[in-house]
Parts: sequence; C-alpha cells; structure tokens
Amino acid sequence: MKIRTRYAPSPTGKMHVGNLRSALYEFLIAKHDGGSFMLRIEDTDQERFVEGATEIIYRTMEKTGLIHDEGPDKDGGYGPYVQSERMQTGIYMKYAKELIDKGEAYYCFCDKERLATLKSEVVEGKEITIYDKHCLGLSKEEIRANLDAGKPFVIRQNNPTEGTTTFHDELYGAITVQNSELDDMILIKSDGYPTYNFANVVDDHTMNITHVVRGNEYLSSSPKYVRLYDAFGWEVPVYVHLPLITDENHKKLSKRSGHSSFEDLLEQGFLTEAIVNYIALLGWSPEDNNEIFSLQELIEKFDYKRISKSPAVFDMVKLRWMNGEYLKAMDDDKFFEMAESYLKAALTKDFDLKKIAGMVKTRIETFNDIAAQVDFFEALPEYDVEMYTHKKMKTNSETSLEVLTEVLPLLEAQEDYSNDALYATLVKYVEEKGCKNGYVMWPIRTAVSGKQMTPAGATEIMEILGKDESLARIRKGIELLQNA
RNA sequence: GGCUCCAUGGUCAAGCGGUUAAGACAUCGCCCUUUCACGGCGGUAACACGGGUUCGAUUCCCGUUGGAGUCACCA
Repeated sequence: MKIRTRYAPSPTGKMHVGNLRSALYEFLIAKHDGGSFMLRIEDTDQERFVEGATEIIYRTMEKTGLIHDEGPDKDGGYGPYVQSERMQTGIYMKYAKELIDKGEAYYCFCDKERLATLKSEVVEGKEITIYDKHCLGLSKEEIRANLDAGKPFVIRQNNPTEGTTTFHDELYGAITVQNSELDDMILIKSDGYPTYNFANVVDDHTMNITHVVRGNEYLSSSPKYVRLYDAFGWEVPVYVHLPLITDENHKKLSKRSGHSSFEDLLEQGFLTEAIVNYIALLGWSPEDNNEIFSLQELIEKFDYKRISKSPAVFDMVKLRWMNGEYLKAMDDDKFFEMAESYLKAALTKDFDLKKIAGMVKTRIETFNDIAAQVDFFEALPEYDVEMYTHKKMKTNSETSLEVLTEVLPLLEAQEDYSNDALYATLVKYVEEKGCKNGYVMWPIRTAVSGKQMTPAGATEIMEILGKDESLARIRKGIELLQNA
C-alpha cells in the first residue's frame, strides 16, 4: 500500500515555519513513495478560528508547490475534509459513544468550579491538574438523569491507572510510559466539538492515513493516542515525530522571533524556493553533500529515515546565504522582473534599472538589501573627505585632489559616456601617469558615489549617472577636497 | 516539579566499533579586482563529563550534567 500522509493545520493565522516544514516533510514522504498527500482543516476550536486563515493555508501550499491530492477543494472520497463539517455528520460522537460502551470513555459532568478544587500545583506559572475520575463512578441512572436534565457534559478517555503503554516512533523508537501518567483527556468538549486529540485519531484512521508526521511537541501525548487506537481495535499508523525548530536561544520558535512565519520571511525579501530548500535541511540531510535542491530533487532524495532527532536552530544567516545562491543562479530577466519593484522604490530618476539590477545581483542576499546598495544613484550622500584616503590604493586628500582636477577636463571633453569608453580614457591616463588603476579609480568612484563601497566601479557608475551628473559630482568632490 | 525526548565546532550537520572526525554557513587570512561583492585557495574551531562492555569507543550500556518539549473543554 502506498503511503498516505496528511497536513492538518488549524486556521488560526499565519503559516508557522514549523508547520510549513511539517507540511513539506509530509508531502515529501508521500511523494517519494508515489503516495498521496492530503489536506485536512482542523477547525474544532471555534474561539481560535481566524477569518482568512484558511485562505493563507491554500495560498502558501500553492506557492510552495506542496500540492495536495485531496482536500476540501479536491474530493478524494474521504471527505469531508474540514473537521467542523465532519462533526455535522456525527462521526465523532458516534465513535465516542462506542468507546463509552466499551468502558474506554465516560461522561463527565464536572463543572469548572469542581475542576478548580482538584489538587493542583503551580509550576513555572502553569497550573497542573490531574482529573480524579470523579464521574467514572456515576451510575447509569445518574448519567441518564444528568443527560435528561440537559446538564452540560464532556466525554473523557478512561485510561488505566496501572501498567504501561508503549508506542513506536520511526525516529525515536519505542517510548514507554506508566499508565498512571496518562490523564483522562477530554475527547468531546461541552460544545459538542471533538478535541484535537480525538478528532485527529478518528480522522487519521477513517481517512486511511498510513504515516502520521507531526512535530515533536506531540511526542509525550502520543501514548494516549495509541491507547485510543487500541481501544477501537484499529491499526496504529506509522509515527514520525519531527525534531523541533528553535530560535537562536534554543527555544521553540515563536511569533516573537520575528521570522516564525512564512509570511514574515517573504516580507523580509526571501524567495519561496530558498525558504523551502532551507527548511528541508532543518532536521534532515541527504546522503551526499548537496545543499541546493529543487522541490522535485527533494522528492527524489528524501528518505525520512535520515531525519535527525535533535532540535535545530533556525539560522537566518544561513537562510540569507542560501537565498543569495538562488538569486545568483536566477537568469537575468527573471531577476530583473522580481527586483524591479524594489529598484523602483529606491530610484525615482530615469536610470537604466536593468543595468543596475545586473550590478546588484551578485551582491545581495535578499531583495530588501537592494535599497541600501543603490541609494547613492538617486542622490549623492553627504560624505567625509576622509573617504578619499585609502591605504591600499595609496590615496589621500592631496593625491585625490590632483587626480580629480587632472581628470576633470578629460571627462568634460568625453562625449561617449559608456562604461567601456570611460574606462579606456581613464586607463590611458593611468598609463601616462604611471600609477596603479586604483590610484585614480578610487577618488573618482568616491566622488561619484560618496560611498565606501558600491555595487559597481567608477566608470560603470558614471555610465548610469550620465555625463552631467557625473561631472557635477566630481566637481563637488574637488570643492570638498579644496576646502579640506 | 512529574513525565518524555535530545546531546559532534558559534549554527546546520556526516559518521552508525578501528577515520588525519566529512561538508556547508559564519569567522579569519591570501589571491583575483575599477571599491565592495562574486569566484579561487588556505586557516581557526567539535565528539559535555564519569563509569562500564570491548583488543579497541564519538559510535553500545548505565549514571551525572546540560538543554528542550509536555503536563488545557489549544492544536
């Protein structure tokens, strides 16, 4: 049987990178096997539901290329694919009652007040309560009476208090816990909705999911899910728990970090392909030493047995590097197309943006780096005469003033302001003077840009600026040097 | 705090009883160069600790320490 995986997000907001990676791995595991990948919306918490969040999910999956074979918009015969719709069919209540009949679950009528009286301790600000099975002792008559009276209830799992439960994870191996550690978790909430814990198990089974792939945070509650499968007599799926993605402080990536969601990353100028590629490598590595992979290559190479067990720090610096690699590999037209809006935001004058795009291509890591690199074209920044002094070029204020004044008439006489022509003129001057290229290029570049570093050389900059502006800037440089 | 998991350079990581312990990012130096970047070359940098098992442990077992996750009518 082919692998069937599912991505089961709750529509509560942005696409967290941890979730995106889960989706990616779920997709890759299925596709590597030629299996199918399903999308299921887990919206059982009406309070956390965020308008538009479902659209974010669809949009992100399409953009990243994680195309599902089945989902709310693509019926594959296992629908509905939205849990609130599934609830309408009565499926969860039906199975919960089956568990009650088997003695594996029970009605609980305890209200908030009674729950609050339960022995609880506060650890690190969190309140810890363990349900005392109070309602397990209710007689059939009492239950009937409560139900008839319309008293609100939940349905709880009835876990044994003795013995142990073991489940197997493909990565972590056998994990055994004492049953006494298992809380009688709620299966059906008082509003009739199932909890994640229950809906997940029922849906994964009824939708024929073979491999449950999810974050490590579910590892410790997995024994309870296994008990549910056992109680039903269902086959337990293959579990693959993914190592956590953490921030630089080694804590679970949270919204506070500023780059916890796919949307954040896009806003910061990253390419979708680079994000996907980078995320694939957080927790997984291929057999060879390659690091740049298209989604198609990932499908071919992805072997989930090679997923690592320890958490991985999300390293923005390396993501930036990888994004830069994608940018450099991009063909010029595509690059220009994508960079154009950033260029236009920084440059309002009539420049040859295509040429500038070419200059900037190997020098940026994200599109957001563009503005700071090209701003000097728009307007000559204020700069200090100190900038004319460069140890390696053997230049200083005096030599620069000399070079600039000598070169000015040549540039005034020059009609052809193309890079090649300008370069030829200046190199000729260099030869006559018998000095190094940098000795004359440095002061010109400085005058024309006002910056310590630029994405192009002196003559390339002049070509972009044109004759008038170039000369104006050089004259200004001379003036600056004279007054120094 | 209970429970569970994890432990190779600053970061991602290869390794799966015998290796000079890969590679990548970052960092440093050199070369290239019309500044910077790109590119090329090279350097610094790691098996948390203590016991076992073994002829031999980074690798297997136990403990310690450290880190993380989790303990909701959230997923």
